[in-house]
Amino acid sequence: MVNIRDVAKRAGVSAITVSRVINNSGAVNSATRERVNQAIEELGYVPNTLAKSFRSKQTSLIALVLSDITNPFWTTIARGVEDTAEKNGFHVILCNTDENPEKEANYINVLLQRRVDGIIIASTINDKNRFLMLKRHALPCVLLDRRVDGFKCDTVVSDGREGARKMTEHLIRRGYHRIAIVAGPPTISTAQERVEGYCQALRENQVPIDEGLIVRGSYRQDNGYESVKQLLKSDPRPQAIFAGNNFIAVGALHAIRELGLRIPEDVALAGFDDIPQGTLISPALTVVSQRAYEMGVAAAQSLITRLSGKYRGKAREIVLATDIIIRESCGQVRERP
Amino acid sequence: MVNIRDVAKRAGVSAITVSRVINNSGAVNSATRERVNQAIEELGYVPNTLAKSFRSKQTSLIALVLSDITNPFWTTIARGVEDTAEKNGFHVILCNTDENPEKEANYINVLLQRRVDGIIIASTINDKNRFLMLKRHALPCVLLDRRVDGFKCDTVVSDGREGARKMTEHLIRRGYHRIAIVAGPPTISTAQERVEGYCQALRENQVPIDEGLIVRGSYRQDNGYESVKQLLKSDPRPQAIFAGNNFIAVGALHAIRELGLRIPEDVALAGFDDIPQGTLISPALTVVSQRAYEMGVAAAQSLITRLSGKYRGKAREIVLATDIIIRESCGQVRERP
DNA sequence: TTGTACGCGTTATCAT
DNA sequence: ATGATAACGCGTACAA
Repeated sequence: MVNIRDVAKRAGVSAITVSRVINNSGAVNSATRERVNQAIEELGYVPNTLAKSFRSKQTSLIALVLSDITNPFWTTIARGVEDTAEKNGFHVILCNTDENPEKEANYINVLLQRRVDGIIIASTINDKNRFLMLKRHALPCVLLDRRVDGFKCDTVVSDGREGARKMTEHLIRRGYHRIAIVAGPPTISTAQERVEGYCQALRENQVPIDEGLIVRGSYRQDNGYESVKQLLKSDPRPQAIFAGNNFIAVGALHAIRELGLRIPEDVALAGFDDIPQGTLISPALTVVSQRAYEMGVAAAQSLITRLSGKYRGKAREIVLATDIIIRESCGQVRERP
Repeated sequence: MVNIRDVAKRAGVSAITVSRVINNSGAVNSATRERVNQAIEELGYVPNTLAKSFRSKQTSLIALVLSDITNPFWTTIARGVEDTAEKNGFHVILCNTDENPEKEANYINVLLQRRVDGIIIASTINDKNRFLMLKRHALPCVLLDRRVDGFKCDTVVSDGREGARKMTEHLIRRGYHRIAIVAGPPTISTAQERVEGYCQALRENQVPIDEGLIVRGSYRQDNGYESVKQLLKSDPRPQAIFAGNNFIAVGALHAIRELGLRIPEDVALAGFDDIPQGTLISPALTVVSQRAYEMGVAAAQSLITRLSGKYRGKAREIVLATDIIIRESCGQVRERP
């Protein structure tokens, strides 16, 4: 493949002159520039980013490590990351971990070898040891959506605790008191925070906390389905169910339908994470909505700012607000006759 | 950063020996190997993929160029691509073009510079000239979902023509005769094929083709909304609407609702591309479903096979079947009184 | 304004 | 089984 020297030869200049033309660095006589550009054209020369990266130790590559791009929440985040990266001349490598710690560890390893400029990661397990190598090699990193205890690192999260608190309070105001929460994995910070917000709201409103109404499991649909089926068998059954994420909500929806119960008349349903076209599903879900696109943008911007050297201070945390979206799936508890 | 020679020095061997240990290439005395591994450990050496790529001219990087990862259809495809890539030791660079030819051209250019091993692309415009540089540099390429006239290249598509034909025939059998189709951009092969399948079904069933019932535009939701609003104002209005993709279908749904019409009693609605949780939306949409995940897998596999040198023959085309999923949004036309 | 010399980390080739 | 040397394409430091 034709390289910078071939172009130089053809244009009758040296390689460095060609380099200067390509990168607009240094001053080049306009006639010389003309000849160089012509040579580039004629030879179909394409600069080799690889060689450039090798030399400069900058790949302009950032990795986005998340559980599953198929989840609309992550998709939206990914779009925010990609848009921001593209605007700043970076490319994004996409990595799905499926909440599998081994897969994640392997990705981190390989990304390190690849010398990506930085990593944006929603880690599947709350374990700072996982990031030792990143730290050791001073690879810039942004924690996205999930905190990791004891790992000092720029972080972008939603205020899940407050979101859960507001939603729970909303349910209480509507008259629901036996509210079950189907939370995610106890190891993941988002799940913990949502349970905390839920408990806080109960306490603040003098509603007793019933441990039996707090279920922890995976963020997958099957967990939502199974847990809700189980919950709804109890007597008295919960008046409302608060799903820890969008997949759990969908599982819950199926479980409730299968039991022949009506929403919200028989049992109310609230969720975390909005679903695209949420207004089209029936019943439309009341949810705590995260600003996913903004999270992606913030994470990418945070990372890129670090990379640019514009900010060298200590780890920063960005907390985005959540929004309560009230739709049909939560009603109003009728007064007891 | 510590390099292969530092490791070599520490282990008291030469660089090439370290290389052989890392890559399991060539024979290395087990004691020597032991010492090398220990040195790697002690120094925290991380092999430099960049240098390797530079030397070997293989980046193990493939690019996925599509319009918008936010569309569940593309998301699913992306997951198929990433899974397959990961299994084979490749990484995926994600590129959103937003159906913007300039953005696409720019991506192709930069990816070429980056020396990705191959490109999987759903091109936004049917123009083979766009691919001249790829051809010139013999960069392996797979066309995904959309054909490009005159560009010989491995291709993975759905049989959209047959899908549209089957769906249209289904509607006719249900008694719908004034069927409007809101197709995508006339320049994109999928939109063309879907219109062809639609026309074929009408012809085969002796239903006259009315050009006024064929609307072409973008694949965006706003086009679905506007076009359907327009269509439903005509007299007599269409009995059924066939949306060219999922976004158009959602736009159509909103338009129909806004006009206060019932689905399917007043107007039936069918779509192309299923929506995740399609059964939850109300009314559940009857759709032509594409095997998106399989498309992604097939495209990645196709590309990787090329890259491995296992197949050097001429361009191949993989056509995946589509599935008709019948749900509530299409009914049965009542006999005229 | 333009050029020379060198080094980045790895591996292929050839040699021992 | 192990090593010496060169080469990949580019940009920086320095020189002219």
